[in-house]
Amino acid sequence: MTSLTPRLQRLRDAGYRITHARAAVLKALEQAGGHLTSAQIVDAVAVIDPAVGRASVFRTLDLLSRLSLIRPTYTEGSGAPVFVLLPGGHHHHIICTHCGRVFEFENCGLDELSARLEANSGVHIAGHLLEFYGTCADCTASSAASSREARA
Amino acid sequence: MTSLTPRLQRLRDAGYRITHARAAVLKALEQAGGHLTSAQIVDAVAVIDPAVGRASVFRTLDLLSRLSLIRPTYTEGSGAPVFVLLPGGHHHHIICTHCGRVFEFENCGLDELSARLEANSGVHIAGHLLEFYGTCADCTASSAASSREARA
DNA sequence: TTAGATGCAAATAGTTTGCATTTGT
DNA sequence: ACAAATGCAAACTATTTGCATCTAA
Repeated sequence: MTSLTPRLQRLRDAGYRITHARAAVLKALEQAGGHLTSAQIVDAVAVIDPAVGRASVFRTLDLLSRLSLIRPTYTEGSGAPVFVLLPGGHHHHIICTHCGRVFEFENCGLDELSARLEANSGVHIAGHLLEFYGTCADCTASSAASSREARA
Repeated sequence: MTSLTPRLQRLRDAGYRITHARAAVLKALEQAGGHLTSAQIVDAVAVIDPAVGRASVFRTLDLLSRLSLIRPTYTEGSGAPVFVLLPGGHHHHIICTHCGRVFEFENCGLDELSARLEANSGVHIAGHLLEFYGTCADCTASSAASSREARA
């Protein structure tokens, strides 16, 4: 009974219990390869385990976000956020502003810049946020034909 | 009367009219150095121009996002998105998480990284967002005495 | 056993929409 | 002049909360 998925393992390692609600949310996301809105997740969870309530789905999404297991991002049309599964580790993102897909990379090489800025500005720097945004290959391909002018 | 700010200029260039509502939202964001929630923007706009309605603020935020003048991002707690002004020219921010002061700097030196990532990920990178967070000199000084323990 | 989590449903944000009126160009 | 935008307020979502109950460890 030790065959916990890596993500569930991380949940436990962080000191949280492994519950039906949490397992269901994670399963829903993993089945879909991440990239679902909260509404889609609620639906998927309802299928996986009808006993799980909406509130718990949101509580879980919040928890998973705090643990950096998933990440909410905005795509086009500032409606609802899309939750993306993160592979894990510490890293930065490249976000496709069309489909919301998230790519990751390590090695931002900002330590040096950080040190320099700290010296120049007098600000004691505690962290940073770095995100690149653009259009991924798939979206570039699929929108090339019709996006002559994308009249919203 | 051609002294339009760069961002307003981009609005017009994209074929949109320059209205009070739009100017106010942009002004609110620029005054604050970006990095405001929709609620904060609504408040700030109410001060700048009380005649502007909430709906227009949201419509404008949506428009500015589509034009990549701003970008909604999630930082902590999946509550509401924070709208960040995207570097129009090419400057970035250092934000003091205590007093909220915003420092700017040029030369992020990310062009090279950007090119490398573009090649590796296949994402056509349109821009990036870089922000450092920390405590500015003033706050470090004033909080040194009392911040023995900062119970989050 | 027992604190951590949950489900429910009600309470709250947060955002969008319809439409008559105003406004930028 | 005239289509584009707006303001208003109501309609809608989406998300959060309180609390008794349940359950993972």
